[in-house]
Amino acid sequence: MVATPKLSPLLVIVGETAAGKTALSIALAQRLGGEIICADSWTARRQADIGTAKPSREEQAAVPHHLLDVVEPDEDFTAAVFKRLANEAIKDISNRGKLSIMVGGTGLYVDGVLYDYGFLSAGDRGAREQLNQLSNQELLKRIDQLGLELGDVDIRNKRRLIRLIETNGAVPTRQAMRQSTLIIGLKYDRSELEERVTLRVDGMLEAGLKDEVRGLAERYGWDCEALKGVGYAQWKGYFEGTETAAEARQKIIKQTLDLAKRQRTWFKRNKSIQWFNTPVNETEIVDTVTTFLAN
RNA sequence: GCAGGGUUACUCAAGCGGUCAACGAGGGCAGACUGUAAAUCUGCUGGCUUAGCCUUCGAAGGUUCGAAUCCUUCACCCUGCA
Repeated sequence: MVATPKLSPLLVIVGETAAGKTALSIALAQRLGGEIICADSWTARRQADIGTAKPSREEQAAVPHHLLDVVEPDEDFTAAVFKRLANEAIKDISNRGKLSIMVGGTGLYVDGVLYDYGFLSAGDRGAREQLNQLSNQELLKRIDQLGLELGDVDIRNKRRLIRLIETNGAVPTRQAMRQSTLIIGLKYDRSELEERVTLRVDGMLEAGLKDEVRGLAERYGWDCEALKGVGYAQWKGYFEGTETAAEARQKIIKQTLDLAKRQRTWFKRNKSIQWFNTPVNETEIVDTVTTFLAN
């Protein structure tokens, strides 16, 4: 039996939005000679900078970042593509003798890499739009006609029904968690997180979020992918004249907190994550990482 | 002062004698998640020893087999006439 080549070490930093992942990742990368891979479905998009809390120019200059700005505002980007690019980046980084630090709050993207998800066929965009016109009832009928097994699929969730048809009932795969991987999770106290999110949103407003949104809407239209995210979609009413900027702000804060909840729920089930309460004790984390790298 | 309208769970708001622990919305809590994932979807939301029991619909009485729903008085709010 041939010994499997030693997997390059991977440090992963996860946690809810606004938990301080970016700051920590840069500090660690500088101390440990690392490069950052952004496991984030929104910072992957060009021109959406302020609302996605994308690492600043200074931060990007301080430490090499990967998978930032890889698609246009109106282009599709998916977990499967992310997984491929992220694995390439990890390989590239370790070839250069650096430490890969994957940072992000998009649970599916992170897990795709950690568990080597076997993503299924992509599904044609046009066909998908057609299926989307159908009601769940009609989709179920179609599924029945195709002789597909429903299995555990939630029949009230249209997207899942459409995926079932697109993948022709194939079952996706998942492997044991990647070896040589240390996962650090950052967690805030609820009320503190709420304060942080409010401050962050206000910071985005000062930084010109409204103009960023206007620009994207003018260039790509409200249907483009970049304008579907939190911080962007909530402006639609404002630009249509039905809502005030204050209402948009409130909605953004609320949706951000809702997002944080879903992120927490996602990461909660991964028992390998080592949680740290924030604000973090950096020395403590550096010790943890150093111990991990020594083994 | 007289005549009307109102007071429902965290908030807004339905109900108009039994099928009401009470529609719906918001908010809150919890969960699912494999090529849209910042998406999409689900459950719970008076209390408890939770297939059952107990306490709720401004307050106190009353009518009734039975009341959030009807009657009386009181408190507070709104409107019309004075």
